[in-house]
Amino acid sequence: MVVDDEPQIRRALRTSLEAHGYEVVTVGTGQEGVLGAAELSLDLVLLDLGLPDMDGTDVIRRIRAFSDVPVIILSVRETQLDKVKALDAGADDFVTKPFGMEELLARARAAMRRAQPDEAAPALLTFGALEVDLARRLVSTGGNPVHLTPTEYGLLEAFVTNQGKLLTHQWLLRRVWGQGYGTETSYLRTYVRTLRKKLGDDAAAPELITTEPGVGYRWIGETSTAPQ
Amino acid sequence: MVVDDEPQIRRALRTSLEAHGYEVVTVGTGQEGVLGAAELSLDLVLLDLGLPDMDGTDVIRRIRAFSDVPVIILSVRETQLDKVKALDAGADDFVTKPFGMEELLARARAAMRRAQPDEAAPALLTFGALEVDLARRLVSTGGNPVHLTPTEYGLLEAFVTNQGKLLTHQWLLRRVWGQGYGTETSYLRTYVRTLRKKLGDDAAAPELITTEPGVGYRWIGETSTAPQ
DNA sequence: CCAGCGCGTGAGGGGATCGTGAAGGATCGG
DNA sequence: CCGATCCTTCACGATCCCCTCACGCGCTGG
Repeated sequence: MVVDDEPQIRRALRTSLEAHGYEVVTVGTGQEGVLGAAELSLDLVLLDLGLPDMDGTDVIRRIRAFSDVPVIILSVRETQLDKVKALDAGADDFVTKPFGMEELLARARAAMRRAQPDEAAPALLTFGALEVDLARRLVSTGGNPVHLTPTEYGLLEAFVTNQGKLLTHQWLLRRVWGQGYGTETSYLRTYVRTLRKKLGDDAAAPELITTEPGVGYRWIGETSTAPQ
Repeated sequence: MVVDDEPQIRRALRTSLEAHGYEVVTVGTGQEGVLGAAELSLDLVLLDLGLPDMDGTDVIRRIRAFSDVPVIILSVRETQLDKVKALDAGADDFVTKPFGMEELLARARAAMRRAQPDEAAPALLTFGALEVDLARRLVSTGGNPVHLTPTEYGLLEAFVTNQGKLLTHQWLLRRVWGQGYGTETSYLRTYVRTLRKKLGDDAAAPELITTEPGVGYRWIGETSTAPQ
């Protein structure tokens, strides 16, 4: 899948890739890219960092929330900081425009060779009446949509992508709020509270999020057999 | 492992890598590099393509004959053909000198992160009906989850990761409570008691934790199903 | 036989942590 | 400029956990 907003680049990549025997899908926005990664069975994503609708590293992070598909970044930017941020967000490789087609193909082969047999983590998780669509960032209980703020959703994503694991206060704060945090347990209290309230869970008899006093929290929801 | 024939580059890489907490081995020839990859337990190889004794792509191929360790190429050459050959020989990434240290570190993190799934060992220990999942920090007997306080879990972890060994009072107190402790045997009495109670063990006829009078305690539980 | 010591058992207090409710700011769009 | 939304902060009971103390028992050596 090629994600780029410039039609002529999409066309050029499609031509070259198809000439080498690959099947190609092209999209023009980050949103479509995330959905494509969720719904299609991809072997590789070529992602332009300079998309108009959303930041490139955010696209990577959203894809990485549910998929391990290899992602190679295409970018005109050259600064080290961009590369570091993209790679740390979960990208596999970084190619600077203008690039040689042979090099891109070689890096693509290397990335796909490394990719293990498709682990096909479903982008739609179901816990009883609760549904979490990691690709669209949509949450619903019993069919009714649940509105979550960005922080609330970030916390929920951290939980459902680490089912069963004990997540310490520090780990959660760093993951949701950023590297500089780690001691603000009051944030967790408030946001876990609103999450439990919005998802219909009870702190006294939890079915989704349990409290591990003095340590952190744990997602105990069992994934129901998801309908296709 | 850094493989480069120029001593000043070896030194510079060693300094930067060690400053970021990595343990570094440096060698100066391709021959030593192949031997190092075979004999050492490496997390990453940084390989200069311009070695005097053998061609860089041959080094990669020989390493790939027996190892999947991530290999990042460092090279002054810029031609596409070199990159393509190195990547197709099995390299994971390619960085052109002069390179930024931050970018190299980010690519190194990305390469090692991808290699992670191999070592995802399910740290699940089983002792009869007792199950201890060290990764998820989850304990259960007969399928029923057992809730442990942080101190109780710390003590259990100290026991099951040192099966069969005689653990003295002082050793246990230092490990679970911290460096400043060593004489508070009453702590141990209380917590060993609650552990035995929660795990269904009997002090008079122990099957998990035995008391070594005057010295300490010992975990005698036998791992049921071999985890390998 | 008995005194002393270490260990197991049970219960309880003090303090840290958590859930709850609410309110003050920051940001954004209209 | 104003309203809405969201993030942050605070206070106050309730809960949980760590530590302490007292007591009884078994072992051991005198």
